[in-house]
Amino acid sequence: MKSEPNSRFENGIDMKFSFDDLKASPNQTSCWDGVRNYQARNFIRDQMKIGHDVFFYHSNCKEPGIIGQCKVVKESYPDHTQFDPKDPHYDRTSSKDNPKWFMVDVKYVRPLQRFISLAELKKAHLDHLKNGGPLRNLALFTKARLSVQPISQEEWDYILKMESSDES
DNA sequence: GCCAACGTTGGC
DNA sequence: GCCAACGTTGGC
Repeated sequence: MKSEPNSRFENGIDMKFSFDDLKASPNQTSCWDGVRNYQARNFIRDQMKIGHDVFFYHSNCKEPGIIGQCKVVKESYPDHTQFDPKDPHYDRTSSKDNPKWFMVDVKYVRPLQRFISLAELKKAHLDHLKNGGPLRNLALFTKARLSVQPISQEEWDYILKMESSDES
């Protein structure tokens, strides 16, 4: 899941939500509101289950990359911000009877032992495209603009291995 | 701040 | 249902 660690204002509301912000949330848990893309919505609504592991990715910042790990603690329910006219993610075409947008709750787990930058992931991705390897289809590159992306067990395991080795 | 990539909208 | 115009994402 991608989130912006730096302040950026939309309709006077700060879009910042860093990994530290998640840690500082009540019970180290937060809802993941504001997703307004159908593909991402479908992952949230249909795929994300309690206990699923999630990488927390910092985007739109000086050094983008994976900063830590969190997990799903509450499954899909309607995103309240779609009903709030003052919210930047208000959607007047959605109704409470038939909500369009959903969210899950995620809970902080741990920071990675080291930051895994986009550059490093890209390097591995390009290598795996050429020579074969688990990151050849990583959604971060094949579905780059999605803010919520699926990850396979194989991809997950490989990235965890990167965490405990030196950057190459 | 630029802009490529890509998703959405709406006229036809 | 096509597709041009427009909007958004997010790396650089």
